[in-house]
Amino acid sequence: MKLSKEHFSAKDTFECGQCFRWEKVNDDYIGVVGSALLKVCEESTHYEVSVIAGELDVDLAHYFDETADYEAIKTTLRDKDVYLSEAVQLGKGIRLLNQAPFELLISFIISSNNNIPKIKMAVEALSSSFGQYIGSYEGKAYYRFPTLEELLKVDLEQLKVKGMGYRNVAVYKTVEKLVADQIDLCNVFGMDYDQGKQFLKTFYGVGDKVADCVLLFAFEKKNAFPIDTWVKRILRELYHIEDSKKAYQTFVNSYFTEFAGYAQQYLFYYMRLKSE
DNA sequence: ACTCAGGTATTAC
DNA sequence: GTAATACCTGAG
Repeated sequence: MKLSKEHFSAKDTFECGQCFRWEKVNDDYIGVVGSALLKVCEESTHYEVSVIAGELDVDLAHYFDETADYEAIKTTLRDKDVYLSEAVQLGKGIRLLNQAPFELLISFIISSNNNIPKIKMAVEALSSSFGQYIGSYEGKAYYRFPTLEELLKVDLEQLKVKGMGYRNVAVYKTVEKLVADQIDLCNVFGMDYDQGKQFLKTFYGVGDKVADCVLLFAFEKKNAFPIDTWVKRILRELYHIEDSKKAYQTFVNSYFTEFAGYAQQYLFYYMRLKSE
């Protein structure tokens, strides 16, 4: 599969904080998606996506958000204000990936009060400890993210892998609830944003921010706008919003209307790069 | 040894 | 209803 460079770059997409299983190896990006180990290789005119090992069981065009109109998204956001204009320019290669619901829910539960290197560490450890082996590349073994059934067999203490900390309790309870209540997470696709958020927050360890991330990155609710510590900084320092949860929410709901989730991602990436 | 990054659940107003 | 506080650990 080919990805045009016009609205995609591997660095912007894989390092903007939305995913935890892609890493740079030599000049390429290597990542586990579903049952496949993928390589994204930069060519002169485009990026080439290929399967290195395992089986491709997701629609790559969908995964890479090919149906979204990035020209329209960027034009709309650029015209909104000077910060969005700069942010879109800086993160012009970002695609919002459409990722697997269960993996995303567990990964973002782990993300709570945690930093990206440690989140990656925990997700990797869960995969290599409890997920199925896919294949190796450049001397490193890659594993699937564990299924619900695989995590169900793991006890509370075993779940406490590197980077997990006390969040093993939340992951454990979530797995337990999914099984006990016989929940099909895919039902959230059929819910609207408010229903989906309310539902996701019934899981222990899922609050407003984690719910918004899962809605945005897995359930295609592109109006979700996760407010984390970086976004708060943007809202405070650039948009001069008072430091209270209510004030942030009120502003975000009224200001970031169309393409809100995309706006959040450009701004988040922009703020993180500027703070380096 | 010490500091820092990080949302949620809980507790206290 | 909203605001303070504890939670946990790898990296530097």
